[in-house]
Parts: sequence; C-alpha cells; structure tokens
Amino acid sequence: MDKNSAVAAGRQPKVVGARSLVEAAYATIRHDILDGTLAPGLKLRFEMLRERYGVGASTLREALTRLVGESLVTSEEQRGFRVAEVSLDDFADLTRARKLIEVEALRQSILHGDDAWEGVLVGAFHRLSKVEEKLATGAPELRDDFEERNRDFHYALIAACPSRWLKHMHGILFQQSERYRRLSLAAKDESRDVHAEHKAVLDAALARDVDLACRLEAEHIDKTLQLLSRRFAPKT
Amino acid sequence: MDKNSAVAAGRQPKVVGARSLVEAAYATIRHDILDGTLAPGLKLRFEMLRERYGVGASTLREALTRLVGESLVTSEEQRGFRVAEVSLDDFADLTRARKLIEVEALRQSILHGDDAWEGVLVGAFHRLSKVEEKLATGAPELRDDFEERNRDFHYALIAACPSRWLKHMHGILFQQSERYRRLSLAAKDESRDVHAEHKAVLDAALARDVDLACRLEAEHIDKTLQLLSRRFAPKT
DNA sequence: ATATCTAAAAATCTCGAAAATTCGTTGACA
DNA sequence: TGTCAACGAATTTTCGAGATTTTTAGATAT
Repeated sequence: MDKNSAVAAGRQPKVVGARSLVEAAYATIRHDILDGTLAPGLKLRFEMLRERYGVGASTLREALTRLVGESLVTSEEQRGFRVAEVSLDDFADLTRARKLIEVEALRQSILHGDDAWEGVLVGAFHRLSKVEEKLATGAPELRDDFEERNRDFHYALIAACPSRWLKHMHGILFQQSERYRRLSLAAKDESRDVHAEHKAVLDAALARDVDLACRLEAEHIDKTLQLLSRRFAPKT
Repeated sequence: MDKNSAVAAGRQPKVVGARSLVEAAYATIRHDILDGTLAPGLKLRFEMLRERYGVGASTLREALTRLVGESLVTSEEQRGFRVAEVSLDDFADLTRARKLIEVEALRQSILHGDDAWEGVLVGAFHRLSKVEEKLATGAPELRDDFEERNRDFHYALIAACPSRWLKHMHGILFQQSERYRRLSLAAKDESRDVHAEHKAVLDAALARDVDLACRLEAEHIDKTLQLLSRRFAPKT
C-alpha cells in the first residue's frame, strides 16, 4: 500500500504525492518553467523531454496539454510546444487583472471569515515569516520553500471567500505572477520589506478593516511590477 | 495540400478547421457536453469514447485533459474522467464572477473602442438578430447557430478591452455560462425579450455611455440566473 | 446480517513504434 | 544570383497492446 505503488518499479515519479507519471511529469515541468530552468520561448521537443523526464510521448503530451491550459506552455498544431513567452507588458496586464480579482476575493473573504479562517491565516503568516528570516540571511536554496509559503499565505487570505470561481480565477493569475516573480527577482530588492507588507495586510484583515486590507493588498501586488518596470525600463 | 490532409485517409476529423485528431475530438466532445448530449456527471469510459469518436486512448486522454482545464470535465487520478457536474449554486457563483469580469472588460472596451470596433460590433449584432428572428419562429436546429452568434456578439462587446488576461478570464466564465444556458433553456422563456436586452446594451455602448452599458450588461447576465432560480426553486 | 479477504474482471495508465507532417538541404533552372 | 521543387531528415501525432490499478463478486468467518 505504498503511496507510489501505482507506478511500476523503475519508473517511480520523482514528485511526492504524484499518483501517476502524468502528474509527476506535469509537476516537474511546471516547476522548471516557473523556475526558469526551462526558459521562456524554449522549444519543447519530445526527445529532449523524454530524456530529461523519463516518460513516454503520450504521457508528456498530456502533461504539456495541462500546462497549455494554465498558459505556461503554448502549442501550435503540428508544430509542437513551447514555453510561454514573458514580457513586461504581459506582466503589467496580468498585475491589473490580478488586482481586480484578488482584491474582490479578499473583500469577500474578510466579510465571511470566521475564527478558523483567522487561525489558518495566522499560521500561514508565521510559517512565511520564518522562511523570510532564513532567506534574509542569504540561503537561495530556500527559494522553493518561500514561494510555497508565500502562496499559502495569499491563498489563506482569500480562503474564506465563498466564490469558487473567483478563487479559481485567482489561482490562474497568481501562478502566472509567481512565474514573473521567480524569473525576475532572483536578485532581491533591498529597498523592499516584503515582510512588513504581508504583516500590514494580515493586521488589517484580522481587524476586519476591509478597505484598508484591500488597499494594502493592491499596493502589495503592484509593488513587484513597479520594481520590475523600473529595472527594465529605466528612464534615468 | 488539402486542409485536412494532415490526417490519414479513413480518419478525417469530423470538425471543420481541426488540424489534428486531438482537436477534432476535443471540439466534438466539448460540443456534446455544452449540449447536454454527454450529461453532467456521466462517467467517460475510454471504450465508449473510442467507439463514439473513433480515436485512440492517448488522443482521447489529451482531449479530455484539455476539457479538464476548462472545467467541463473532472478527473480523479486512476479513476478516469467525468463530465463536470452542474448545480444552481455553481451557476449563481459563476454568474457573480462573470458579472465582475465582463462588466469591467466592457467598461475598458467602450473606453478604448474605435470605429473599427463599432463596425464589428454592429455586424455581430445584426447577425445575432437574424438568427433570433428565425429562432422565434420555432426552429430548434438553429440552436448551435444562435449560441455561436450570441458568443460572437458578447465577445465583440469586449473586444476593444486592452487586457488579454481579462478577456481570457471572461472566455472561461462565458463558456461555462453557455453550458448552463443550453442545458436549461431548451425551453425558452416567453417573458423575456433577449433581443431587446442585446439592443439596449449595444445602443449604450455605441453612445459611449459606460455606466449605462455596464448596468444593462450586468442585468442581462443576471437574467438567466433569475429565471432559472425561479424555475428550480419556486417558493410558491 | 456484516465484515473481511481473494480472485477475476474491468478500467485506467503508459510506452514505443508506426504514420503523418514539417523542416532543411540540395540541385535544377531561369 | 535567386527561386523553387524534390527529397531526406527531424519532429510531431496517433494508435493499440501490455502493465498497473480499481472495482466487482463470491466465499468465508464473525
């Protein structure tokens, strides 16, 4: 009754929790794209992918199709798959859309959240704080950890929003944002205190100050775009 | 250089414009789900699907994965695929989310739209009107036509919105709405003049009356939900 | 009756090779 | 020198069988 017994000996998925090779391949490729290991625009040839991820063509094809659905991969009929391109324009557009949706979800979440929600939220913030501390001392191997906990915190903020569809939309946009964050912020910005931003949003949410929390969250979302714009389009 | 020469003799895709069997299968299954031909909750067994759509398991799997990405199909690891369930609650949630996004997209579209946009919009409205007329005389075989032109009209309304992501989100939600509309409104409601609703939105958009257009569009989106709620949860 | 186990049946998942298409090079011709 | 067709190589797409897992049904025991 091993958790991965579903998969024959010699081809266990490398990803914990994966119950099939498709899911394992999907998770790994997804990680490598968010990571930048598979660079934007890269042609994804099946021979290369088979060698790298050790699964068959059909399995890869299914994993890639899933990533196309998340706009992390693009496909052109009979011409294969590519890692989705990135651009500052796209990130600006993405950020606006994400603000619209995440702020509305946060508003509803604060209005509906109960004590249990607060508990989970405080816990997520705590775990995020811990990894932020360690990351500040310069430990780049914690990058994955940070992103996971950052995601958990932001998800926890809107967890009490009763709209499944709003949360679904948010998930799509958040993942895209995560990609831009990871691709661009390998070098972190000294002028920014992310922890303080998170703390401010948390406090406003716990105080049930809807307008303040939403304003802070919107500013928080905007911040990465502003820093990136400054770096890649410096008018000075 | 036939348009479908990509596919071997004996297995041409049944769908015009499809350049691969995966795409043809995807389009056909998608249609059958929106249609209700494949009922909500139905278990999608590969043997049944292979017989019905005439393609191999891997091909089907890829088509279904694509539909999972659009939330028209659900999947559980090692337990196959099912047609996504429907519920009044889900439709209510969906409608609220769609209002948020479609109204914002419409607002931006009206602000950015130029003469070319107006032209396409007026054309789409005209084509929609024509099929509405014919449909009113009772011609149920025009259902597909109506849905296509209705979709074209709504897409044309927001076409000038500069945000790709907002339009992407809208597309997902609109498709879901289309499913509910088709599943429930086979019997059309006499008390509703859809044509008048569309005309009112069009006029407000052309008059660049942003607030009015958005209000009318929101009411238009709400209307189907209201009628459905009344029918399936009648308190009288 | 209910629960537990086991084997057979049914279904899903995966692979590798064949089929189909696109890409890239060569050579004929203007 | 430039264009284009033809041909071979590279790549994508598809299939169907076999491996793996889940489900069903029957038998046994509590």
